[in-house]
Amino acid sequence: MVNPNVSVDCVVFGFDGDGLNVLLIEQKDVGQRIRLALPGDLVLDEESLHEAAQRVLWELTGLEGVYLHQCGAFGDPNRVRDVKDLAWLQSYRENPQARVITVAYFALLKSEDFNPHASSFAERVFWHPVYQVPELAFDHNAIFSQALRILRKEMRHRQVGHELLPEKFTLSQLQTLHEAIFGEMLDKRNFRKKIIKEMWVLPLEEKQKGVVHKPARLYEINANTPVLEE
Amino acid sequence: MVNPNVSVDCVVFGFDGDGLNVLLIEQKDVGQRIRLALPGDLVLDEESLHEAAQRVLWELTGLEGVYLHQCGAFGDPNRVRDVKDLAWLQSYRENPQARVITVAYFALLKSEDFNPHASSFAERVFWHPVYQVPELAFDHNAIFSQALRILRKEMRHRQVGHELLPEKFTLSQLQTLHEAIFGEMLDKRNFRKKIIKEMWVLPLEEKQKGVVHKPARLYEINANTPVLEE
DNA sequence: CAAAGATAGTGTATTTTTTACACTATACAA
DNA sequence: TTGTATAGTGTAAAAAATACACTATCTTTG
Repeated sequence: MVNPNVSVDCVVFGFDGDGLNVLLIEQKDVGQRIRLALPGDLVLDEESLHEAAQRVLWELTGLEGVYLHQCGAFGDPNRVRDVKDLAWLQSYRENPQARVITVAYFALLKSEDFNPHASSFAERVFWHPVYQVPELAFDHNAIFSQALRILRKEMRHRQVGHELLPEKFTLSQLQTLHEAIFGEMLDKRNFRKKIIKEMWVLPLEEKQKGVVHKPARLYEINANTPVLEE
Repeated sequence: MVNPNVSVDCVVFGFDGDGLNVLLIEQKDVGQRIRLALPGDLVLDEESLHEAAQRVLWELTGLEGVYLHQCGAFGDPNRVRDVKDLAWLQSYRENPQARVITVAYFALLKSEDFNPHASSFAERVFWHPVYQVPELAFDHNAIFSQALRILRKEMRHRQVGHELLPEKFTLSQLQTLHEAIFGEMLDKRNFRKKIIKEMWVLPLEEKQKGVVHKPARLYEINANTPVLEE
């Protein structure tokens, strides 16, 4: 039923309107040590890797159809043999010795869609800023870094990332999102020029409400953006 | 010793000075049907995925230290259940029913380094032009397409691909290589301008010999090219 | 040894893209 | 009415990409 050799791990990015966060889970380790990890699970016999990742996210958040992007397979035999991980493996895995190859995915979530709560998965689930991610189980730090690198790469070429925003958003929110992902400030005028020219968004006849300053126009994602090669 | 659930498959690109080729293997199927496939193998317990791919290439070509780049994990449960593949699986795999997830790599070879010959691997090993690749076993056509897409992507950003050329080469050879990989013609002057500006190559004090026209200057790869982000 | 054949090698003008930069407009609150 | 906070806008300069055609040099052949 469960394949003992193959797992998926998910790097779930969330955006709270300000900074970019990643979803971490806390597992109670034997001896009360705190163990942080990315959500992941062994793959079932009759599901594809993509489906396995969807399932992990569903079990974790209750959300379906989350945007997912594969970002690498990690298969060093030693990735599940670090001393820091032995106790946990022995407590929770049927076959603690098994060689496990993991396929990593990153997922994008609107923060508004998910307020972390404990699940079947873990003692605790919480958002953590992508800067200064703490030490994680197994090779999850390497997986996280690669996911962020690939997210940035995708972002440069496609209008990916709107999955992190509400349906209607202002250009300033979009800019803040880009700044959070790239970790650098962008010029307002140049940013808008580019977004408009590439037709990533469409203006709505609607404005922001309940703000204490000039309300900004709202936009929505243009589902028909021409897909750039590469 | 062998992990029954995880394999690696290699898309080996070779360049013969003219067109881009991929290495295919021909397996004698039961009933004399011809089966074409990418070289690949199940992963051993004590080797990493990368090492497994290196081993496959070594068994196939005798070459060590070949440039390899991971280009995706393929794990649909049905990828090893197509009727066209059943007979072969039953003849050659200890456990023909096993769910096999494969991790794909692409490799780059100088044609001069490898003249295909049969190996332990297959009845026959041969170069095939990357255009109009025939029907392959399992999901190998999808793996091939993805590998080519990712090779092109890499090529646009890094000075990858010189692994396909001899150590000393002319700018025209380099241009022909780029044209073969992208499948489109490039402007000679603009191509040279760009290559020189980005310092991908260094000029040598040496010229081509034995050609029936003005001999071209030879160049070598600049190992110290600044690595672009992304 | 002259001419033909073949590819090497080179520069400039035009267009497009990217970058840098600062002020006015509008809504709400006090 | 004024203050405060963010929205929204244009232009000039620099850099990068594109289009384009002729001369140079080597070998072979007549």
